[in-house]
Amino acid sequence: MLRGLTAAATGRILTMFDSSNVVRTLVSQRLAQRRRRTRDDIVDAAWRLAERDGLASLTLRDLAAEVGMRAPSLYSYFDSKVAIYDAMFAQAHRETDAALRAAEAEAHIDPAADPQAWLAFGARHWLTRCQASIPRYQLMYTRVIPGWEPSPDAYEASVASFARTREWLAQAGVTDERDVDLWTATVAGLAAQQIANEPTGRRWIDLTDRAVRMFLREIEQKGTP
Amino acid sequence: MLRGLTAAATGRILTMFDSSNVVRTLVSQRLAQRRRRTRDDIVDAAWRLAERDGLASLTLRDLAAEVGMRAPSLYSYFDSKVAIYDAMFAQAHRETDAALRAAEAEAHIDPAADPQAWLAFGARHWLTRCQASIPRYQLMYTRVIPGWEPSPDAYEASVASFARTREWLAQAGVTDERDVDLWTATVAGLAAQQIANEPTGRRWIDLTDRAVRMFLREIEQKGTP
DNA sequence: GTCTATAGACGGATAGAC
DNA sequence: GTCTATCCGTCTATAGAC
Repeated sequence: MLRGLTAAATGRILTMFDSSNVVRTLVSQRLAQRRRRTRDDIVDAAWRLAERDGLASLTLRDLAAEVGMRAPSLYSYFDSKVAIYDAMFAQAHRETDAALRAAEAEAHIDPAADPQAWLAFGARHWLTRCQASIPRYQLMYTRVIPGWEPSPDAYEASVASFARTREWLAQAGVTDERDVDLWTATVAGLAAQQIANEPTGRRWIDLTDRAVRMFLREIEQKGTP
Repeated sequence: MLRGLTAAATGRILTMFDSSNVVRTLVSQRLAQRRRRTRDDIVDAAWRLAERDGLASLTLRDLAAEVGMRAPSLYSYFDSKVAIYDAMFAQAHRETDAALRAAEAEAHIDPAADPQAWLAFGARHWLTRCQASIPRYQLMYTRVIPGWEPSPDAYEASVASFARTREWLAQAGVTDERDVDLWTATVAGLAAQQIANEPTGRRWIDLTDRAVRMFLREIEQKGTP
């Protein structure tokens, strides 16, 4: 009820608006927003559980409990379990993209003047983030869930994020398709080794500067043997 | 029964040997060998199923059917399901090690004279092998099975195999601990990207020569910026 | 060693009341 | 939208006959 009005006055106002569909619209916007928030809560809870038990051990019962629901209620928000993996995948790509851009804006590095610093900063940021959540790393960049592939919609998020990585590399002068592939392999290799052999250490992450220097030297001297 | 002898004669001979425990020993050796072969058959069947359905989808029922048994019979050969993963892990490391050594012996490359060719050959061999069996790659080098870690015994197989990789690198003049880490990351990165993005293609594997050149240049010019 | 039978648990998903 | 109840399938592992 609207504050400071009698019920009758409130009724007249609502009717007035209602006749022009304003109330209906406002209410449905509120509901849609609430729904979106609950979906986000569920996805966040799913990440907490994946962190705790592993990505493949996620169950709808546990997930529902984590958000104070029962398992069947999740079907009001997601069509199936894989739809939840899908939402996790898309959200992770969007957030990783945003986090990298935010960090770079704060770092104040001129990519043209110091590509080494630019690339090393980005690589270290990405690697640290991979290590901070191994389930996230697995879902985004490996194929852990048997049979699952991102839906077209979720896949689009990863494509968009990767397009930004390419722009980001271009600022450091890396534009050639094959050079981009070599870059992704180099950085992915550090992540893979760090996570597989020493999930909580820094042994491979600490090789970032060397790896970046190695990479830049290679793309400068591409022709020479 | 021994061929060409009467039952009585056979009995006398067996008794003669038996009194010196020879028969008992021979029989138990045969049984042990048979047991070992069945174990190997089970592990081979497990790999076939992992290839078909994914590593995590392996079930004892399917596995037993694949070797013409029922699920409970597998417990005569392995204590549990994870013991089977363990045997797969150990076998994969032993075979990968042996395959690499065999291939190099045939390639007739002098590591001291041409480290580039030596390293590129080994890398390409390893990468091709990773791609040939993605479940094998996952079990050996990533952490796919939630909660599972190789037993000390299985782990030893991977340590032995890696020790050989180090000797192999040393032949090309790569001995520094950090250089070895950089090498494993570089090659692992090609595998990770190839398998994640293009499981049946050659886009990253075809970067092997560039990656090796890049790596060798880096370890030669370590000091210089 | 292999089998049948089954324990015992857990999973995703659905039906239908409220 | 949320719930209870439940279906129906899955799995690993064990008991005990043969």
